[in-house]
Amino acid sequence: MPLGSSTPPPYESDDGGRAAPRARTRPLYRQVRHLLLESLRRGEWMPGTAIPSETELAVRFQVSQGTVRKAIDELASENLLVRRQGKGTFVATHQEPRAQYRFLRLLPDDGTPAATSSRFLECCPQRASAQLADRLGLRTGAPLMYVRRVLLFGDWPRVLDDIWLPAGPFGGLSAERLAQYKGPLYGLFESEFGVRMIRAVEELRAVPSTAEDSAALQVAMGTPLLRVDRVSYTYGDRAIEFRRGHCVTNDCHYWNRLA
Amino acid sequence: MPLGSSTPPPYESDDGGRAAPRARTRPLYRQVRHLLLESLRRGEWMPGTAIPSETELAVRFQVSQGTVRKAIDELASENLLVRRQGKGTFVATHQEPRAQYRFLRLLPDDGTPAATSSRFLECCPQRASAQLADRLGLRTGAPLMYVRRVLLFGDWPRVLDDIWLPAGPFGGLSAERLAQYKGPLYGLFESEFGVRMIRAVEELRAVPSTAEDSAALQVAMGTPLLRVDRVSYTYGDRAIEFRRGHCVTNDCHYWNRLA
DNA sequence: CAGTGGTCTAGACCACGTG
DNA sequence: ACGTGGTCTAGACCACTGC
Repeated sequence: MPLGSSTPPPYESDDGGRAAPRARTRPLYRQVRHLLLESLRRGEWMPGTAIPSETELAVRFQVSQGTVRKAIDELASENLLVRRQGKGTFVATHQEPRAQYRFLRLLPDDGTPAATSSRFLECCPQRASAQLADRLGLRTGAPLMYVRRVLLFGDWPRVLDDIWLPAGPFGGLSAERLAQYKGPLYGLFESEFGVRMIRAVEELRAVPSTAEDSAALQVAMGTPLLRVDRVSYTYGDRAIEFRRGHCVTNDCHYWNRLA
Repeated sequence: MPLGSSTPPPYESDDGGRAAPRARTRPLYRQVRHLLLESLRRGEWMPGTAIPSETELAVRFQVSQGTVRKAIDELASENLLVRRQGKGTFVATHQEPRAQYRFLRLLPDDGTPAATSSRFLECCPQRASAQLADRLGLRTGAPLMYVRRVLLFGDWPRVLDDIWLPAGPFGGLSAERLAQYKGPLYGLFESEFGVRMIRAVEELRAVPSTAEDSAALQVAMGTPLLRVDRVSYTYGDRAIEFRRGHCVTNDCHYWNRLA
């Protein structure tokens, strides 16, 4: 049954309450976008794999290809999907080198980044303080996993990260799995725990180095450090990580583009 | 004459070199986008005013309305144009409050920003050092205007900005005009000097407060400050400003969204 | 009511990747 | 040769704005 000029849109049809001033129906492509997001959230398509073609999706949702296209356009512009001409549309993944530097904004001053590596100092269960619970959208005392690591540029320690994760999805985390895994942490979250990080909000400050910072980063006490607080989210605005990084910025910097 | 299926695209036509492997023609909507950018750069439409309607532009460029639409979509997503349903498409301006906080990323910790104000300390000609020249894409020794100001949140000084501008467009700048102007600096650049800032790149570091910083910001010497280096650009990737800010981050923070 | 941008459709052809 | 996404067109109708 063809839709279009003479038939009403297939979703969120008109009736229901008679004269009730119903909420205006969202555009079709927004509804399609929502359905795609639901499928992503449910894990119907795994990171790195192709989703159905535009024509297939058009049939499934009973809309035109152009409408599916517009929905996918939005998701691609948010880096949730990746289009590849001639091949298909793929679920974005933290495994591709392409996605690496979207969330690693600290760069050496001299151009290209040296090889980065992690050294994990700690990994243990913890209870959420009121502040942590607030940031993660949990109750005070909720079970968390706590991780401490140092990030090195070449051989030099440059970031000391304290990371808190909800124990729900991340209960199985251990020092061994962390040490064993190569690649970015978000890649591990995605492939080992089925939690895909899609966006984050950061707050930056300059703070003096504490004794702990100084020991881990090999700088004098009181040295100004860049403190980066980050809350990461997965599908549906669900917080999945709070991270506090202390960064040495003598030979590197945090870069940002404003547009 | 209708274009489309049986006729070649109107721009960048096919011929020229016979079998020469000509550079592949850019998509039509990209060419339209380029033409629109040229008109913006030339000042054909001033900030805050409406550009011609999509149908008008389609006639002017001899393409379909959909193609114009796609070009405008891109420029709108880059915040160069602003669509307003029922009214038209407008050239973005730094005057609207909407654009204010795109380039002011330092916020008080307690939610909404108090009234910000500027106090100008200096405004004088200067010659470009090698480093400044490099950042601004000028020759060493090129004439610049130098401005120093303090930005206050409520009554408290929070940012000390050193700003360098090419004397070409900004030769007429003076302490009086700065003091007299109300609103964001980029608004002044746009309305008084015809230079519209459209994007910027920043590098952030933590540094100890110097004597000068401390005097202007009323903090102890050595206090960690957030140093923000910014190069701003106008149409055509032309640098129009280098700015170095030193920010107190005890009761405020630099925020950023990663996606 | 006329004009603007916003949505939706349908169909053609192109460019790319794979078999 | 085939299927994918990418471009381009044409035309319909909707939603908002302002006269």
